[in-house]
Amino acid sequence: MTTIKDVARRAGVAPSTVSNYLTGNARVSPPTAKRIQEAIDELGYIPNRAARSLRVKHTNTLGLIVPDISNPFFSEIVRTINHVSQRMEYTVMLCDSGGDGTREKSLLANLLSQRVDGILMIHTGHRDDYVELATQASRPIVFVDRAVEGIRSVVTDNYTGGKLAARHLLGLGHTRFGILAGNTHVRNVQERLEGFIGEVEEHGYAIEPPCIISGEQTLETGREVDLLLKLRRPPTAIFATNDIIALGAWRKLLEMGVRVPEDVSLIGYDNIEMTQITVPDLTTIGQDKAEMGRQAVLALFEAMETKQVTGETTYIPPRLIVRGSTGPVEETAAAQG
Amino acid sequence: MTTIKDVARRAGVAPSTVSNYLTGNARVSPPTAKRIQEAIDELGYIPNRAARSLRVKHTNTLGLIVPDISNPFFSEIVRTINHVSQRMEYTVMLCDSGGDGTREKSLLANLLSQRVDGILMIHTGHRDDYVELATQASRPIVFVDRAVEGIRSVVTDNYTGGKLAARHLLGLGHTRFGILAGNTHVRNVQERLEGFIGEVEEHGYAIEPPCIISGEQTLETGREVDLLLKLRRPPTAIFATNDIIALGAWRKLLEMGVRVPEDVSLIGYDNIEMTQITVPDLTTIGQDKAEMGRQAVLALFEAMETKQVTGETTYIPPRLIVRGSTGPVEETAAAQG
DNA sequence: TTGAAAGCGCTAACAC
DNA sequence: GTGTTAGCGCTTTCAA
Repeated sequence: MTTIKDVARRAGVAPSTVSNYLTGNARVSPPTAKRIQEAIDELGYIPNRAARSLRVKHTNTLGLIVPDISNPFFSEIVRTINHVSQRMEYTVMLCDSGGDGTREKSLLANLLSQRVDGILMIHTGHRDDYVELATQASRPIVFVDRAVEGIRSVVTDNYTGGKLAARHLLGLGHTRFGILAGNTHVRNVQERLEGFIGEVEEHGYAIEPPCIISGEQTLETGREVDLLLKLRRPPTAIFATNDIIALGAWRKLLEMGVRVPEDVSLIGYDNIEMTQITVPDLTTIGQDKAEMGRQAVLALFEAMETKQVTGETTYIPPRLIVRGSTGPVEETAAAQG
Repeated sequence: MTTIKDVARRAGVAPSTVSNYLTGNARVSPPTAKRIQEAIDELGYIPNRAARSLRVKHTNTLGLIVPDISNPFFSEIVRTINHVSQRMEYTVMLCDSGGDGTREKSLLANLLSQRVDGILMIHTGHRDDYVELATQASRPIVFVDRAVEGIRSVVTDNYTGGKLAARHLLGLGHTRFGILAGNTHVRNVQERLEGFIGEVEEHGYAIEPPCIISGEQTLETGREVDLLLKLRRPPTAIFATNDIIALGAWRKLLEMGVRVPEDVSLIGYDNIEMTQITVPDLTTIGQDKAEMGRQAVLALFEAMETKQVTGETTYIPPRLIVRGSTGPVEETAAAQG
């Protein structure tokens, strides 16, 4: 490996002059600048960042831990974070925890050991476990998509998202609802549910227990939609707490010959790309992932400056995206009730 | 930040003893070991990897550049690479080039500047541009999914994949084929096409130009399937060079009321998860991404040891996955011809 | 404008 | 088994 000394020798100057040239911290005369640049090109010199950061005490690197990069929801956030970090001359070290708490801890330790300047994290596990982690860490951490109370977080407003879905369905005249829920111990899912059910109840309707089916956040859970339809008074509208589940339900409905939205309306959550391949395409609640990512890195930079680990949670508002899978209650369906 | 000196002072030993304890390079007596560990815990000491790698001349870090982590095809490869690297005690720095050649170069420079020990790369752009890049680089690079001639690469065998698709369709009695192709200047797509068309021709049938539609690797391209069906002698089987395109075609067919596979058979490529949500589910050519990822890091480790940049290309065999979207030519369809 | 020298946190010889 | 010392590649005073 060629070093700054090699370059200096070749250009006939001192290492510190090369350093000055590279960092722009002090002016170097045009002729020497030229000689230095030539030496760099000839030698193919690439500065050693490890050595540099050992001196300057920062790495211009951010850590980012996500549960699963192959999840399109997360990968869109990742893309934005990458993008805005890069514009600020920061590199991001992206790590996939695989939803495994132990691995997550070890990744965090690794990041800290690399001396990243700050950390962005979509955590896995219980939110309360993270306040100690965040306060102990030698670098600021801001949480994304899943809030940690008392620590700077930026998430979307799931409660409002749930309300939005309910309001849309209620506006279409629906009064009997079914719910297909992902892991209900996940905070975000809980909040969507609370928002949805709360809004429905405010309008004087209720959602009885057998109308709520919960499972994993998979296509499989969606397929259990038939259970809902077999009820004595089947729902005319179904809320799935995420699009994957909605897609599973949609497929099952297609197999069963149940028409969407004529026989039953279906609404998802997240607005992943695949919601647009179904026929009809899926009405859903969209989360502004790009905005969430952007705000998250802004918050992190602020935390890095102020050295403040604690902080508020920022809520990014969700929005209703009406497509073809929801419609007014049909006379027939209404007659059944 | 607490350093190894702080720990040493607290434990009443020399820094080198702490180092010995940490690395296990030399034995330390149980009592001192205990005192050192206590000091570490009390101080919350985390070793500085930058400083360490400055000494030891390696970082135990691998670089990985992919065009788009949100693409489920790539993200599965990434997951495997992460996984096997981790077991070998290596950290991977994952970078998303966004399919942008300029950004790709800058990421590579960055990785080199970080002094990663080796680089894995799914490149964007023309393969020939990469041989210089790989030979100039101070660290070994192995290419994944997209081969670079003369440089160590591990890819799946797209030519055979195309053949497999054709053979399956031919075996079902099809003789008139349509093709929906992604960017045909991408090597992998070209090879799939060559394999498919070659096999068809070997059986004495031809695929005329109007039967081949090419565009981007998007749902949109798939939707142009109606052009194929409007031909004077429409195909009874359609090969899409990837699953996204196939999904687009499937949706369009559904809208048009064309039955799959009764009226037309449809086969995709890649075996992404979404091929299983359609009705019927999609017959496709599966690539063993996990195996590709595994072999790639193995190849990289070998290259890191031998310091050999040049090398062969390893081909991972694809396999046919028969599901519901392909079937025998119907009498009706056959009668039309 | 340029150079000499010290030191970031760590490890590896080597001496004790 | 443990301590001393030098030095990895870089930046940053401070002098010249």
